Amino acid sequence: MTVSSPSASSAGSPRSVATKARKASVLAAALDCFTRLGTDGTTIQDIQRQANCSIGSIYHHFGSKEGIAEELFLDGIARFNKGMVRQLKKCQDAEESVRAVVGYYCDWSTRHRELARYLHSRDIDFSTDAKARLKRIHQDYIAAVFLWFAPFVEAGQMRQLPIDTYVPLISGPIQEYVRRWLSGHHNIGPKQVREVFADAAWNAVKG
Amino acid sequence: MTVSSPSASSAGSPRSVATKARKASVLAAALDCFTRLGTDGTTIQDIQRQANCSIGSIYHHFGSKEGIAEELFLDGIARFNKGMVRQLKKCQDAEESVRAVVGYYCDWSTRHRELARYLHSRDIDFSTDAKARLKRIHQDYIAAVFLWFAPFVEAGQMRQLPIDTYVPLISGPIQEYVRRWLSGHHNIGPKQVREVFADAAWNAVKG
Amino acid sequence: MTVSSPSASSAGSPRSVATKARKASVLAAALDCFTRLGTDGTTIQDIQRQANCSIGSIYHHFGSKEGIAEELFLDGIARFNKGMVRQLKKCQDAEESVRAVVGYYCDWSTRHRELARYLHSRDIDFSTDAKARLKRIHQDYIAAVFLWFAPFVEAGQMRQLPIDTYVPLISGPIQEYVRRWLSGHHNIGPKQVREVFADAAWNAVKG
Amino acid sequence: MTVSSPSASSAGSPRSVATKARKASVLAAALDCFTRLGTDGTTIQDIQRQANCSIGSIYHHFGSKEGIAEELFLDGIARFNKGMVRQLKKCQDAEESVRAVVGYYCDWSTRHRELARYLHSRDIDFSTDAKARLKRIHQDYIAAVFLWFAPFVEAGQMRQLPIDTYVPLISGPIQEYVRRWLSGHHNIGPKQVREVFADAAWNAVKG
DNA sequence: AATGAATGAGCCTTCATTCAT
DNA sequence: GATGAATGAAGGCTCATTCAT
Repeated sequence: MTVSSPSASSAGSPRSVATKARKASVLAAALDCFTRLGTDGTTIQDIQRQANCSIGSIYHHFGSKEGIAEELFLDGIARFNKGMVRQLKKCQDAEESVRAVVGYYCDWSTRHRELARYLHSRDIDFSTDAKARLKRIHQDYIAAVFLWFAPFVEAGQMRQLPIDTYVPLISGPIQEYVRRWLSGHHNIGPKQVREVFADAAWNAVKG
Repeated sequence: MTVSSPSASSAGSPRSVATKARKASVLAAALDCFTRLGTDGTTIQDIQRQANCSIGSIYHHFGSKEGIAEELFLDGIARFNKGMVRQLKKCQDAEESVRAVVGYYCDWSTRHRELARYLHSRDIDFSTDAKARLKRIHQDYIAAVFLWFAPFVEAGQMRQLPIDTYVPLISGPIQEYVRRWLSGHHNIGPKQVREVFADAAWNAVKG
Repeated sequence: MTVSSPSASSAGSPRSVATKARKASVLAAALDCFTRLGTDGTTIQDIQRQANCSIGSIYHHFGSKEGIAEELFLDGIARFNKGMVRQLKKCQDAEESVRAVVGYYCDWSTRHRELARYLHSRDIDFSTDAKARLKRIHQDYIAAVFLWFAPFVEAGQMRQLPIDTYVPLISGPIQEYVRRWLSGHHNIGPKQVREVFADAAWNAVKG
Repeated sequence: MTVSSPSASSAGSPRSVATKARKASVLAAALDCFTRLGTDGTTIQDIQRQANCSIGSIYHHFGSKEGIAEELFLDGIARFNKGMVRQLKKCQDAEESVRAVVGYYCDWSTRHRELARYLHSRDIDFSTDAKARLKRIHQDYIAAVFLWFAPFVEAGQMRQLPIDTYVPLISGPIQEYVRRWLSGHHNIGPKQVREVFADAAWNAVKG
């Protein structure tokens, strides 16, 4: 807002700006290749050609093919989670919150089709380091979400259910629908059916 | 060899019995490898070692690596579908049918964990021939299921919804739960929460 | 000698004969490449071209580049040791034995120049398995040699010296000479100077 | 900082002092890497990390990886040779000289284990320029040594032998012992066995 | 039907070196 | 003098598939 904003000074040197741009272009190329060819079907050369850079440069920044896949995944998850929590905090009550979950899922998957598809596809094969980072991200997310919903359950606005069933009940149908839509099975986009799934979600967990 | 042996006459010649056993052992080995190493991560040698046979033998029976994956997939799908339809036909009304879908999903996934997991993986590149066979299987299944449920919708026992939403609404939550359970995220088995999901499914589509 | 000789029946199937021939030709090619280009300077392709076989075939038989180097080394050492022990056992007394060591070293290095050079060059980089096999070979050899010489030391025909000094005293000079000769520094072959070194060896350890 | 500092005036400008320190730290890092990883197994990055400087800096000072290896080798040889000649010149007669060679070899190898090990490795590919410099160094050394010993041979204090056999006879055993000790095969250090090898050396060449 | 040696295209990765800042 | 991102040729190795026995 002001001239002396700290974020301005922390923007980094021109070098790091260039580095970020290079990394971003590689990640974009990788996502596109993974979508078209599959994670295993994509070669470093595919990515390198599309990112218009050298093989060496990729390895300089990411270390390995796995390193690219991990960074793409972790970044994506973190961004999705952050947005979800932000949406929840705008809500006033339980019903609005549950419907917001379904709605955000719809919106985000529609806006970031390829990334959404990629995030759906994997839960294996990560390095020890990446697994640890992922666990951290996941725990923070779960903590934030449960902190949000717990009061509604206690207040009786939502049913008391086995803890592991909430996510499948609320997100399961829309997730399955989005998955099928991303795979090209359906013609009607998520946004046009979101109310159906929002209704079902609220019905499944309301008090 | 002998004339009156029932098993001989129903299963074919002794040669084909040995062939079937060999194929079955290869398929079992393949399923285990796919589960542990991923479809792409599994090599012919992995399968061959575990099936305790030669490379040549595998190629003799399946033609290619893809051939194994396809046969495993198509067999599995066909068996799952057949069982589902059989369950439906025992039902008297809409609610019992919807609950049967959830229940069968639970039971089958619990009894055939690895196969269920394999059938969930959508990233298999099938040959043209296999795609055709799969399409056939799928169409037969969809036809049977819709034939079963259509009268209930017409009679008002079930809501009239966009056609593509029924499956996600009914199976989505339990599928998501099973997927997470298969990945080791949950400790409570599907059977112990099936009523929760059966309730939600019926609530989502009842008239 | 006779038709029914056991060695004839143990010669193995045609397949293993072919396998042995293939392995031998790869080892010969590798030795030549290692000599000309250095162990690290040699590529699999160099070996494969010279052995006139495919890359895959090499990996089928040796598993890795290191596998070739190890087999070459272990085979060579074992053959050298076996010959040395055979020579010793022909000797009558201490002096003849000491002179035989120098003589055998001369002869063998002259007959197997390249292999001798290769065996001189390495004592690192082996796999755990190869290290174990090498240790076994070495211990057997040391045991055989010391068993042979111990009585001479006890009988006073040879000096009592720190155990680790015998080998350098007896073999050191001729080894160093051979090493330099193999590197092309000298023009006079080992055989023409063996008496000088045999004299020195005996002088150094005689009682 | 001050004008009259002797080290400043003898070592040149402050800039060259820093340059020398940087070069020395790179050479030290290189030697350690070569020892641990082998010459071929060491990468520029290994050295750069250990010397705590940038890749560009190394290339600024040494031009290439080979340049580092050469400088290390030539410096080491020159220092070894200079010390050996200095020792010889302190001796009064043939026996003292021969024993001095063995003694110096022991002392130097013990004090500079890693460098001694590196100088032993004969498999370095030098540039034409380095080969020329090495030849010069070697010739100067050989000339000085033979100039020193020639009178003793003429005077009959030492045996007349083929010219190429002196070095193996005198230095061969101790070299072989040191080599084995550097490789970790022996527990008793060179200094504790030097008399044994000095005796053997003198016996082998005395008149 | 079974066997396993042979094939070679293609993959991931390394690494010495250059060069703009 | 220092820095480190960029380069791309080259290397070791994998693996689906073929085929002679």
